Amino acid sequence: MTHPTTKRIADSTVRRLSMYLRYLEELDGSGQATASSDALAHLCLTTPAQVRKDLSFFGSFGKRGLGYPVHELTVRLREILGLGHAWQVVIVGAGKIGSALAEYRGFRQRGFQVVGVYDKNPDKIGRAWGDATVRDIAQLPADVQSQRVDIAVLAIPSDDAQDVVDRIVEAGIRAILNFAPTQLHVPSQIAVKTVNMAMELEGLSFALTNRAD
Amino acid sequence: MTHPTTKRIADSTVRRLSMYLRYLEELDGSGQATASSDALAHLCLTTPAQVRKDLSFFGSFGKRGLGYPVHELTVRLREILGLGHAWQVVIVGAGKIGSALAEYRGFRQRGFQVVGVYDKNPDKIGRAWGDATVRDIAQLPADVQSQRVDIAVLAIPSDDAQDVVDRIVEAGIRAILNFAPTQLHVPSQIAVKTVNMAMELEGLSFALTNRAD
DNA sequence: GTGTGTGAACGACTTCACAGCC
DNA sequence: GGCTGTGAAGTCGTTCACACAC
Repeated sequence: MTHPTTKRIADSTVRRLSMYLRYLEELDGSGQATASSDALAHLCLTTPAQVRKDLSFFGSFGKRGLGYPVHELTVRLREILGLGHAWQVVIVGAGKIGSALAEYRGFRQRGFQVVGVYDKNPDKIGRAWGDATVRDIAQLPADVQSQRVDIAVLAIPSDDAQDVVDRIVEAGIRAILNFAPTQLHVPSQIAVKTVNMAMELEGLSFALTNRAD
Repeated sequence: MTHPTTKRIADSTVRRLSMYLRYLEELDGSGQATASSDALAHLCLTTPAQVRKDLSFFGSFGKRGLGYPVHELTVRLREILGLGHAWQVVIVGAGKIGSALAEYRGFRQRGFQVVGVYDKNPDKIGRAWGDATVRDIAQLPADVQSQRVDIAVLAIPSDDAQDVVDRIVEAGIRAILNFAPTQLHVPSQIAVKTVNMAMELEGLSFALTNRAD
């Protein structure tokens, strides 16, 4: 497949790869030919050793005494992260958050294509919504039969989330980005990332409360 | 202070505390008097031992043979997380994401009060925006002098982020929730949480690409 | 018997440090 | 001299397992 790795890659490593890619693209755009692990580390707020270890999981890209070839490495990282595919995404929940997401530039820039928007509210179904038309959430399973969907983004209230997830998984979607502040229960082969703003805020609240005075 | 702890609490622990609180509130609402570490673990997708260890950092709340008193524990967790304060929040960036955030229920429910909205775009400055009026981002430092601001939420493009952060920190704000997909550089005593949707999506892309076939 | 609290064992990620190559 | 690649050492968070309390 894409790489010869046998060990499992840590989640934290993947997040950093994504970060490296972001900054390498910037460097590439500004014509930088090479970048050292030290330079990358500074940009990404990590350590040179960490950068080297992360990259070495996937091969030896660097030249000793020189650093990493910027363009070559961006290409390789995109490959590793699977950004060659044009992933097809549906957004479930046509509210404010869903709307903000659909517009989010980062989506398209990285090859994530919104191919459908769903809601359960009859007032919203049928409405135009960006390029798409809001469809009944009940039709999602049927739609997935005729059109490939790789990722579902959940932007709905917590109370509905688990129910929708069950149907999404049943329909064959294997990756979920969850914005509902609830713990989703899914089979182990399904990839789930949860973005929980309440949790982040409470993390800040804790930090402010228990800071070194 | 709030607790007698001397060791540093791991970030992952704080996130779980937040999760426990969420489900304990639910249980409390439905009249449950006690909950075992086992029950909580199932709800929060963790292990009973983890729950007990997390809670034991802050004292012995449970009764052996019985479990934890639900209501008492919610009160205690709110205290630990610092949710007694009415934290005052400003939102920087009056775009779609900022707008979705300002409306987000979780905010108010947990005592986070939006006391200001800022943008640098002259077309947006002065517009009504929910309860507030959008103000010039240049005025934020001055405003912070007359009104306490605990947390700044950044919902602006990456290119502007570091610049705004520098001014925010200068102005005395000590906690930042960052939605720009960039690494913020701040002094170590400032608390920063970054929510990076591109990163999460790329994590899913990686998982789909490198899944066990 | 049931379920907590916790030291000890374990495992996973990070940092160190240095050999090797440019 | 500069910088990568990587085993070894270290650190930190999680899991185990059992004494103890109800």
